Amino acid sequence: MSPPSADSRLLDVAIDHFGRLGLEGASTRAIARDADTLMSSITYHFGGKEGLYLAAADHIAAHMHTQIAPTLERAAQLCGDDGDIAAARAAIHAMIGGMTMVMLHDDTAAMSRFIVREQADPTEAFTRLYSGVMGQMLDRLSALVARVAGGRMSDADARVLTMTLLGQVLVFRVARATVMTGMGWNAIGPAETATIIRTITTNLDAILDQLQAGDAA
Amino acid sequence: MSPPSADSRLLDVAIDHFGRLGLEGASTRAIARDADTLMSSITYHFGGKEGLYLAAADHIAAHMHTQIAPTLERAAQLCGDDGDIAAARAAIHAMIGGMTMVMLHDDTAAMSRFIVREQADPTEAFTRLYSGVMGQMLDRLSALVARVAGGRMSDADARVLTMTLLGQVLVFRVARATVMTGMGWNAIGPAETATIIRTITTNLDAILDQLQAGDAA
DNA sequence: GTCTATAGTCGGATAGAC
DNA sequence: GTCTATCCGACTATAGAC
Repeated sequence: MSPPSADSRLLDVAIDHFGRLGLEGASTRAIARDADTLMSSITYHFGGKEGLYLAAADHIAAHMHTQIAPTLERAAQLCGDDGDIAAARAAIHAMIGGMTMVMLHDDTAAMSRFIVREQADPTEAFTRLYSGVMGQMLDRLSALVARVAGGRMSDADARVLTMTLLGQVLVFRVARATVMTGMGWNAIGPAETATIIRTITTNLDAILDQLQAGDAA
Repeated sequence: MSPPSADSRLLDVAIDHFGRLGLEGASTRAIARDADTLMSSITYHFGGKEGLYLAAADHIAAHMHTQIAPTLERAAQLCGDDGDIAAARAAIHAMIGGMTMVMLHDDTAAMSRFIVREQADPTEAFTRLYSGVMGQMLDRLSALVARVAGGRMSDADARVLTMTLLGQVLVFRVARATVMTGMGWNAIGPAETATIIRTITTNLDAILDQLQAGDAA
């Protein structure tokens, strides 16, 4: 492994700073300092503050894409098949479970913050994030949900349901302070992770059971 | 109705600016300008930028408290009773439904942004928000969930489950940009609201049904 | 590519007139 | 309580040496 280059360090630090402070709030001086380089190198490598911001968004999209590409691939196959609802349910569980681990893991905290902040008032960076990964995940997941519902559900309903499923996962990243205080936790270790995963899995099964039963009725 | 006083306008504008830009990112000059007053009046009324920030948090907590006090009251009574699980379920539905309307309504967008931002890295303002309202809501809601589970659920499990229920609602505020893009919506009007409420209600029933059935087993 | 120097703008705090 | 004037620090961008 070669040591991280200056522009790679800049991207990592930028995601952290922009995620915490936003585009306007973050300072290129502080970013350059934490990346052990000079402010003017941001101009040189990225053209300026805004260029660095968009590059950070692209970096996040690329990173996430390589992470979930296999899962996405598998989900795509299961949507194409006919009738294998158990496999579709397994794929939903895999995707939601994977996203839960991402939301709980501290390594992805900075990227999550960046993405969440972009939602508040979206810029060009949101477009890149959405078309890069988020949109594909939503499409796949809601297609799987629609398959479990077996045609009794409109596309819009399936997508709204998918949003609520994501919300169950999202809350542990977005409302982290409330979770920690409300649970009396100091950290999210193996025990806490297990409780969360178990709860989400149970909820998911309850919802999918009902969905399937409604189809049979 | 008397016209809003300068410090009242300052609080409203401050919640909006701080919610969008954070404590560091927001500018007292811009806040004062949008509130049709002078920067120095922030110093006079609130002691400075940080004082205004904390006053904004207190204002949010007070506003939310008056909003949900009746619901909280009713929930408290239902927790005290013995055995009336149907009433407990109705109370859960009422609380989640009320929170959904709050999350969807544009009037509360600024307050929601402020609260969500505080979660990213909590300050003293989070303590005030949590002890002011959020903690009470969590306590009530998880007590109701525990009642539906009928003693088969640990307190921690009930609270984690409560978090996921909140997540289903939260996602429509926090990931608003993803929701709008993913659904192809331009606004959240009556039709969209109805779809969301229906989905959340259905999910909630599925989860509570399973919880109750597990108790009976 | 790396680094210094500087221009020009905007930030919060404060003193003091009224 | 309201408003002006000012201080000083931090910011981005840019020109240019090396």
